[in-house]
Amino acid sequence: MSTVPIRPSDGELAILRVLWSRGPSTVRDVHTELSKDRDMGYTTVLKLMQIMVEKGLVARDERARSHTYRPLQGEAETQRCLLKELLHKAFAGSRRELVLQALEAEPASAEELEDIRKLLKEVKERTR
Amino acid sequence: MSTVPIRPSDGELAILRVLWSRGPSTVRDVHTELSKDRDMGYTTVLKLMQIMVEKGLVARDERARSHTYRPLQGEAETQRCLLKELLHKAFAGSRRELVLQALEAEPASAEELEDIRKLLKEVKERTR
DNA sequence: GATAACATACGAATCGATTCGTAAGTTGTC
DNA sequence: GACAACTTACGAATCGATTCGTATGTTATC
Repeated sequence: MSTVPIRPSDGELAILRVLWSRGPSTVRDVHTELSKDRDMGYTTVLKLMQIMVEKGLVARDERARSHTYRPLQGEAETQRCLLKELLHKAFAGSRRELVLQALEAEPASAEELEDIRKLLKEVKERTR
Repeated sequence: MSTVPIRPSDGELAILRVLWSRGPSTVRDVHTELSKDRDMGYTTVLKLMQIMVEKGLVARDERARSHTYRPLQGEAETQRCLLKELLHKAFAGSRRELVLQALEAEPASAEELEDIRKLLKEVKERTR
């Protein structure tokens, strides 16, 4: 992916998450999936996905009657994009502060902390 | 603070950050500060701060002709609120993933990683 | 082939955030 | 006290995101 990732809106992100987990999907697939949580109309999802095509967030395969959509940017890439934005808007770029508040946002279990410790160790070794 | 923190919009967050760092300030103070980065009119900032009073994000002291505003919720509290939202919207609640992408969003220096390691250790001991 | 089910296209309403012009009142200075 | 500078109040325009109704076309079934 050579281009800078596009920041998706909330609704777009919800759709992307379905596409990332399900793989290429139709509007119906996505609508069915999203209906479990939210309560939105079919054409609402359709419209949003059409806009996402225009923005370059997803690609559409029109060969079948029911078009299938696939994400054009990866999950990790998008997460980094959103996180970076929050990092600068709310944490003045301090990742230490960000991690601290992440850990304190909700109580962390011992296992979770241990997991993150290992992660940190890996990143550290990779950086070296 | 007994109430649930209110999620500020981007513009509101920018103003809050000035109030957190400067302490109680007038619209002029905030506008002067924000003008360093963005380019927004005085009444724009005024209006936004008036809205923030309505929302309960800040309190206004009207004793002087130039009203002074002070934040009603803390920085860390607000950061946690925003982070929690992103955690669930983009990371399916996985803090491990969030921390990972935070570290990979921009290259981290060795000192920064070490800082975060210490932080993690502290949190771990506190949890115990 | 009529009908029901289902698909896309598209225009329009709504909503919150943001921006700013203008009015009106206050203060300070000459 | 007149004028300039500054302040708040307020209405309205704009913008992007979201929502959905309606039109129109396609497919499947009887």
